[in-house]
Amino acid sequence: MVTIKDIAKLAGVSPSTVSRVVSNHPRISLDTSRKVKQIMDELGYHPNMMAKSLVSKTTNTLAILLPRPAEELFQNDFFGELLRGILTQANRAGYDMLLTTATGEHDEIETVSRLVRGRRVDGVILLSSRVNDPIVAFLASSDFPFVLIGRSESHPDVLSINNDNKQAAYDATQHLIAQGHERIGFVSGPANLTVSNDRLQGYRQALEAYKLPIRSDWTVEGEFLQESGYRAMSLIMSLPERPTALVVIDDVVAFGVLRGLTELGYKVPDDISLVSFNNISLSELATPPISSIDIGTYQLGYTAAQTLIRAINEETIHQKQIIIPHRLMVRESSLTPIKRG
Amino acid sequence: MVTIKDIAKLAGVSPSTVSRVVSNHPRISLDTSRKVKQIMDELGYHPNMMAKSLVSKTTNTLAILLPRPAEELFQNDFFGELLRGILTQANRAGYDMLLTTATGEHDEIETVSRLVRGRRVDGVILLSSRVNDPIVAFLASSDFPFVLIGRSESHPDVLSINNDNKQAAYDATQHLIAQGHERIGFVSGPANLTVSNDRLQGYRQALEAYKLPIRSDWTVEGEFLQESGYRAMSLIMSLPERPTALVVIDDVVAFGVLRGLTELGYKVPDDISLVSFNNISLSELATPPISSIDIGTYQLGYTAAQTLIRAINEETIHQKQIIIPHRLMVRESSLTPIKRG
DNA sequence: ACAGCTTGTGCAAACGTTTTTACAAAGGTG
DNA sequence: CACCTTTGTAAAAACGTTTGCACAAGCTGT
Repeated sequence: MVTIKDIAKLAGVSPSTVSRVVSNHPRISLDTSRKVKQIMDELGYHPNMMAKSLVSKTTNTLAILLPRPAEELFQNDFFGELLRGILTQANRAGYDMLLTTATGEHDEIETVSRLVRGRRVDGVILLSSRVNDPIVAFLASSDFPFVLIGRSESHPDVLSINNDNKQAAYDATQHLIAQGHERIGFVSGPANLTVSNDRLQGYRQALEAYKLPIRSDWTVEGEFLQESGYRAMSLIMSLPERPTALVVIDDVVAFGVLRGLTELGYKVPDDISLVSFNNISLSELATPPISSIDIGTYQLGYTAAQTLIRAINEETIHQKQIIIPHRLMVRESSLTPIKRG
Repeated sequence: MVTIKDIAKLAGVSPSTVSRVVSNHPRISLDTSRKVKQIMDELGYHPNMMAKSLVSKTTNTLAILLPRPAEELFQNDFFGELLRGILTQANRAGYDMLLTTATGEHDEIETVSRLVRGRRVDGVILLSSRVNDPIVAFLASSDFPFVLIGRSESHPDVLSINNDNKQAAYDATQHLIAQGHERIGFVSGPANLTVSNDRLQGYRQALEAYKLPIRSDWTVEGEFLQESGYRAMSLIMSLPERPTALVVIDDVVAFGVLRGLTELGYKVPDDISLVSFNNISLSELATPPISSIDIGTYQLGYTAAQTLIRAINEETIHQKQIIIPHRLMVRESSLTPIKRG
């Protein structure tokens, strides 16, 4: 391995001079700089990042922490889009990304602790909308730069990027109401996630605002998986009184819903209308194309990275809870007027 | 920051003893070990990874390098699944993953050079099927542990994980032939990728074997994007003589094909049958579900990580070119017997 | 011509580990 | 009980950087 000392020796200067050439120190003469740079090129020198990090106490690396079992996450296009946003901004700012997943409760803290206390990374992007997330608690108490993508009930004040999920669900529901629906159900995600609860709440508020019935048997809780949506249909559609429209927590779940409905012989949107969330690229390719709330996934990631880097550089961040705007993409799954009865 | 010296001082031992406690050195007395560990717990000590890496010359980090513009890749579910496989195995073996993308030609080499020569990572997983990839050339010449997911024409001997794409395409085509098709087209990817060429070749060999016509206007080159498949349809379906079946390079492209065909008023599989590749989770949710070659994406990633770690540990690897088996998943898009004419 | 500034470079300490060498104490052997 | 082996610990060098301090040489202005 070629080190700064090798370069120094060959160039006839001291290691410190070489170091200063590398970091463009202003007080290096053009002559020396040229000479040293030429030798660096010849030997193919690259600074040892570990040594650099050790003394500078900075790694130019961000961790992205995915607390849920990876299995579940990666099936969702949402995740790729988020990652793309994060990577784009991180790379632009000269940061590398460490991708980490952790499963068990204890494991989680251990992993993040290792990265944070071990000075492996300069900051953490945490993807979590758990009502009460121990990792958030840990990070908040350790005053290490981090940003939360999502919302934590127990720690509402941490730096975070999120959507106005309540409003988004309100909008989605209102849209269905505007199409003439009066019997609207909700296919939700896990109850310990703020994203589920916020959306559920928005849905309920819309129903209330329009004086429509809120029936608890029309709300089904599940996971962010196709299978969940599929199973929800056998539940809901076996009820004596069925909804004519559904708000679905996530596109992938909506695919399952669609499959379930199709198998049960229902047509979308003729028998049942559908609106879901996240607007992944395939939602417009479904048959029929699915109406979905675009939550600005790319921007969510992009902004998270950007904000984190600001925090690392100790810039003052005026708005600690950043909301990315959403937008309802109306497609065929919610367009045909309903048949009553 | 709490260091090994702080622990040493409090425990009344030397720093080296603390280090040995951390690394479970056999010659440490149970007494000392317990005492030191207790103090470590109290102070919340975690070893500084940078310092550790500097002396051990090892980072316990793998880089995954995605040379293509991230945009294109992340839209494809294939990528998430691959990542999942890599992460699972890497984490299991105690490695962190650095996720890197690079776009420009020069940029690419610079990025990988920085990581490799800067001793930032212990090994590289490169996702590339470019016929002639400068990064492969660089890595091969620098004798740094790396594994290629894909195949390089110019460097066939490097450690690599791949599918038998030729055979897979042969199988796909043969399946269509078995369904009675005699006029079969091919929607391909970029011509500078071995994956495109291999599949194209397998497709052609199958046609030859069954003495069916190979018509060059039934082969359309494109990208790994929906849009590509969509555009290919306006080309192919405007020909005076049209195929009755298509082999499509990738599921996402197949979604575009499906959309194109639907818009042009063709029914799948009644008018046109479809078989594609990669078997992403949504291919069975399309309408109709798309027949696809499962290439064992998860296993591709898992094996890549596993093999790379072996290479890092300097185990001898007997099989340098590893082939992950594929399997045709027959679904509705290729099942109905054709209408001739 | 001399004090004072500017410019360019070197020395050496520091970052937090690991690991080699050394050595004292304890245990085993004849 | 003298010797050898084993066990447990400490001291110090090394890993490859950065950076504060020092200082020589070249300028500037009076």
